[in-house]
Amino acid sequence: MAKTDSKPSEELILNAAVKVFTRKGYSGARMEEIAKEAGINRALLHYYFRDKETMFNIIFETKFKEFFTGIFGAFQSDVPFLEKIKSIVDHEITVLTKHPGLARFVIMEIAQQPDRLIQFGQKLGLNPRTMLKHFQKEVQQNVQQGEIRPIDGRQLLMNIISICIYPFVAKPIIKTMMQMDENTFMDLMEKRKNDAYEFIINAIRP
Amino acid sequence: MAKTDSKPSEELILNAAVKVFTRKGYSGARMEEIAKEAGINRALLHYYFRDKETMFNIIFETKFKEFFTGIFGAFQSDVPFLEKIKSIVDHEITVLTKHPGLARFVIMEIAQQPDRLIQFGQKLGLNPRTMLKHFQKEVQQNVQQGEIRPIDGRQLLMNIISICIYPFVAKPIIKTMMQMDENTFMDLMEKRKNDAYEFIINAIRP
DNA sequence: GTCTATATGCAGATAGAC
DNA sequence: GTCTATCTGCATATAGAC
Repeated sequence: MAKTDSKPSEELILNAAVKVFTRKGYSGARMEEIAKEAGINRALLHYYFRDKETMFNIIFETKFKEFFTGIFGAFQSDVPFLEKIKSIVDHEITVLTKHPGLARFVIMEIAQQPDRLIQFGQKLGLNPRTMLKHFQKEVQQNVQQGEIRPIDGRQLLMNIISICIYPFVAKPIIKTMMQMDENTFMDLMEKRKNDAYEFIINAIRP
Repeated sequence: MAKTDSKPSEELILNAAVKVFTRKGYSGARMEEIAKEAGINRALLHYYFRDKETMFNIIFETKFKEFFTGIFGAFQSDVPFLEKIKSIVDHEITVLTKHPGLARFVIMEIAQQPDRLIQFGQKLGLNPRTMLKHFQKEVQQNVQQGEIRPIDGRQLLMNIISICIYPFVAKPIIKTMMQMDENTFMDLMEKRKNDAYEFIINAIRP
């Protein structure tokens, strides 16, 4: 459903397209459904955006950015290590709670076409190499200073990311299995900001 | 690519279909591609399996089973708590290392149509309610006995599952970002069987 | 800008020869 | 069983009226 009256705009159409693309993915999305969701005609989609692929790319770039820039920022911020972890966890869960389907969408479309990661990553100036190196060095330092237990930086990185992101990727499964409604799930994620952080801290503190 | 000679069989075709469906998902998969992958003709697919949906359902059920039954088994086995965690982690990572794309496929197709979880879950006699209750009780007991720190069972469950599964779901992203080839990734997952286990244990041990 | 009508192409499915 | 040829329908895209 959409609106009943008046002027569609690029903005309105894009919002509709976001909903459909993030729910169905590129191949599952239908122009007809986007049009209906926006309350307009199929032809109008082509008037505003040349074709499906163009539309998709615009949306994907936005979502890609939403998904990655925050993490990169949090990782590169210049605060004490444990504090940094706190802010990464907090930021990730906050973002994903607000944007249901974001993580799943980005991950799936990259899996379909991995070169998009390079392509859009460069376009946004993201540099995973630097980020990873930096993180690993930081881990090493903190290990040497006895702040945290010895651990492989890559594994720690994967653990943090996994704990934050997976529940949203598998949200339909988790909700069903744990018999939660939307609000219960949201509450659980809200609590998770602390629970996940403490879990990680306990895991790495000597 | 496929084979150059001789008798296709249901088996051969199904293997081809698995590859294509798990890579592309239902909506992205093309009968033509499956046929090519199997080295046969499109019409023959329809001879063996009525239509695309029939084919998909057969494959999905298999993959669903592969994905879930192992976990459920591991969770319900009757061994000490920490040992159980060890076997869950070990089992999950082993399975997913062997079946690239399994987790992503199952999660994505359930996200597309969440009722498949109920539908196929019942068909296989899985009972998430019981499993979850059992796990939570176990957590509670271990907390009371001072074996592990106080923790919300649902969060712990999500943490364990996340840590095991997410790296495979996001494999294309992780491989690219960490600049790993297939073998390096496999090695890292092999090591992860222990690393992940220790991480979890450290997180929950008092 | 927004619509209706239409063109084009492709994917799923069937008919029928061998 | 396995193929070629063909039908059908749907999804994307365009033309053109208003």
